[in-house]
Amino acid sequence: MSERLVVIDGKSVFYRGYYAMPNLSTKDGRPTGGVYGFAIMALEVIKRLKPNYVCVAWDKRHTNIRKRLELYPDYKAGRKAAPEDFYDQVEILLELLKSLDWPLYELDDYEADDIMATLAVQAKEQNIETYLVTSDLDVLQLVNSHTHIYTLKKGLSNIELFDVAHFEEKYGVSAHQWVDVKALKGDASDNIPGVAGIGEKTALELIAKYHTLDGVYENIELLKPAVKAKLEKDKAMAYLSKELVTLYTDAPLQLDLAGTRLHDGVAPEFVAMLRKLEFRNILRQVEAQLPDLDGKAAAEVGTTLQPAKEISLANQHFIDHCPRVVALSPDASQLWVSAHPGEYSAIALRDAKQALAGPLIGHNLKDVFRALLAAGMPTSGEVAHDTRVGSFILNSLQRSIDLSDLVGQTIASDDAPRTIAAIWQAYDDQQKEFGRAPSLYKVAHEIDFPTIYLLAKIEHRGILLDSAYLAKMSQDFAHHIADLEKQIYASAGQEFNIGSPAQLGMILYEKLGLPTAGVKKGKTGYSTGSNELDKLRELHPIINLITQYREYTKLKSTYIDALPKLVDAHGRLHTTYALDVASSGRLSSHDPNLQNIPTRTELGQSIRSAFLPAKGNVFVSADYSQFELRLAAYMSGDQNMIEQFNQDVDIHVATAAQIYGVPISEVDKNMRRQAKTVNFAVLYGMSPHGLSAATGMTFVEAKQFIDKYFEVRKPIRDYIQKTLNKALSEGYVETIFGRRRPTPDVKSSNWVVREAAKRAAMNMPIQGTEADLMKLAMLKVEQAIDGLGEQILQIHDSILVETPRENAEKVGKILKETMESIYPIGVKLVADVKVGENWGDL
DNA sequence: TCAATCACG
DNA sequence: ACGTACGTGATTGAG
Repeated sequence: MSERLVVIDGKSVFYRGYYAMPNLSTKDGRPTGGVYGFAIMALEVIKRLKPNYVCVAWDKRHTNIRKRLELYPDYKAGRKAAPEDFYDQVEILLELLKSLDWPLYELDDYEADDIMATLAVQAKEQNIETYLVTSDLDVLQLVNSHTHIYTLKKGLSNIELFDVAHFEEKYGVSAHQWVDVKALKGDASDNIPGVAGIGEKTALELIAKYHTLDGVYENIELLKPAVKAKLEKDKAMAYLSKELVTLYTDAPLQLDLAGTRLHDGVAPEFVAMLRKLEFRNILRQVEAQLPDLDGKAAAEVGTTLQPAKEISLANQHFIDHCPRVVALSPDASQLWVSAHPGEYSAIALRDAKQALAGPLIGHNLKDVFRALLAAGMPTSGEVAHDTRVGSFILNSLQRSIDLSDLVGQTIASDDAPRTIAAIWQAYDDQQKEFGRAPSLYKVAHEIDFPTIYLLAKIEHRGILLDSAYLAKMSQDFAHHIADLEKQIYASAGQEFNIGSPAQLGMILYEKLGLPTAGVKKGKTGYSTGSNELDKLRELHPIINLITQYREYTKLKSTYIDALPKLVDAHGRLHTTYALDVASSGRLSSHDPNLQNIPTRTELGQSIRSAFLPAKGNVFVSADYSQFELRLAAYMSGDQNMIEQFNQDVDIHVATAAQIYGVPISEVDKNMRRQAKTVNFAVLYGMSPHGLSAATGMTFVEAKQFIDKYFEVRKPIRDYIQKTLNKALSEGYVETIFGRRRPTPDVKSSNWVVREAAKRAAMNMPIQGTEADLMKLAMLKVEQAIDGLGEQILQIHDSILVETPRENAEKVGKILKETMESIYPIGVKLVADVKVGENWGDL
């Protein structure tokens, strides 16, 4: 097994932290955000990769880009100078590195990229694996069998690992072709021009097809005239750009293995530095890991994954009803199945029949099931364990976890031996964790795991879309939009890009002189969001036109024009549901998102009419009424509210009557509206400020209104307080089934972060319980309708079923009964059922 | 790639 | 004094 070298792009990682933690400083006011970011990252990388060698590549100020400047005087032009407190912090960082005894490589005339490139080449010659840590994507050109890249995206925890397979999977070209791609697309941050008008997408297509920059120009006659013209115009720039982005691998330096070897244990100097910098969090972690980093460190380095061996299917001992691991090859043509850790077989999808009879273990089994369904293969759909969903249930703040994250080392998705081994190991780890958290075990096995196959079926079924209807609608919208455009230009006295908030802001607040008092200000200027426009509505006729323009263009681009492009050969749309995204436990839907199809306006509603049942079928929908408020009543034990629900009183009217102290008959529309807003505000962690923003009340009025509300609904207030106390003392909040959301940020020293975390904590048990009950309802509905109809969509509190017309009534009844009795909580649950010829009917 | 905007519950 | 509603995903303009 080869040894591992980690090279950190010091300044790049530092910058990431600097901007992620802008306000961090020591007691005496020395800024430390960048150092903190670096320290967090560095420790994370050590923990994950357990390298044998670590060093830092450093960009020397001013002197390092001479070579490229000779080629192109504008290289890196337009970069802002580093902020004032930057260099002070760099001093501190260098001190920290010294305390770790991590060597720094820096050179005149060479950028950190070049240094990393050179070190990686030298390491490879000695059969050492290199991991480059940076936020600069230029180094992706270096990816090879021995060189991997950790890139840091936004924030500090968003890491993407590139190896050969992942790079090719993501970009569709080889890593060494990256320079050709960049030659075409350029790089704004380094002021590398590339070819004007060619972006990443076109650049990747061209290079995938013609392999190199030369290849593209040799075949230039074959290209579309527009592309060809752009390429011809900037040919010189393209070749120059290629030269600029190509890294030097021959920098005059020598990788010093002895000097970079990572020491065992934690240096006292390092601990002292952490103390001095007041990094208490890191200090705690380091101290907690002391035994780990200490004596056991050497042993841990050896405990990397043992890849499974491929054996023939016939030789595997499959035991009936015994879980076994299964994974899907990246191209979805093959399954890798394994009955025991250490061995696996690769089989074609169509041969999966016998091998997959029982409950399965896997990472993202929903994709496995979808592949089986697409191939027409039978499956029980039983999930013994899904390591992706499992990991999310164990910590719902981590989203979309890949296998590499779970086992702490790189797993390429085309690497069957390691994929299998990683799933076994992650399974093993999670079994232990679930053993310590029985309520989470129950959530996994009784709610989320059974839901996986159901979602695979729903995704597989899809929903029929009337593309012709939308095409017609698109034309109508185009005319109407053109019309609105003309009116807006006339009203403004000039043409401009209405879709650009910056330009629109100029027109409204400068040219037309509309008042900016009370209008929200963003980073880029005064807001032109619909809330702000509402305040200006009476002042100028242009506002209404803009609002209309916004509605039409939004609907057209997001739905009317986008959806028909996504249908399959049968005209059906297939969304993908994620079980591991929303930290409350809700599902999310994407590609396309079918959980945000318009309904609130008449125009929007008409889009829903494009969703059809197949011939001879109808849609049956069932929506929980006031689901979250009913749950709030139950969870807080508010008897008064529970009774109101159980007596079928309009809850907003009842709330208004109590707040205003009038009989129900005297509640007018406006009172009801205010009460409704406050009822919802409760679920979101209401504040006077938020309520006043939403209702137009003044801050003081809003505060008084809230006070009255809590007088009427004392149990709700107590429940919120109880939930917050739990978040603070236990470090998590949970649903009635024990699904958890960790709440680390309720202790944040940053007011904004802390308050946001509190609101999220208050909201999660209710939103999460709603999600739990919906999943249970869907599972039960699937059993109960037993082939009479098919579930097609889930939208948080509603289910859409497609069924033959003659079954509609029966299915409606089943839906209503199942949903209303899904889990008796003492508050009446009500599901409203409707039948329609299309989704818009409902 | 990010911020702004807006679609849904 | 601080200055936000909870949870998502898609599109657009602009740097």
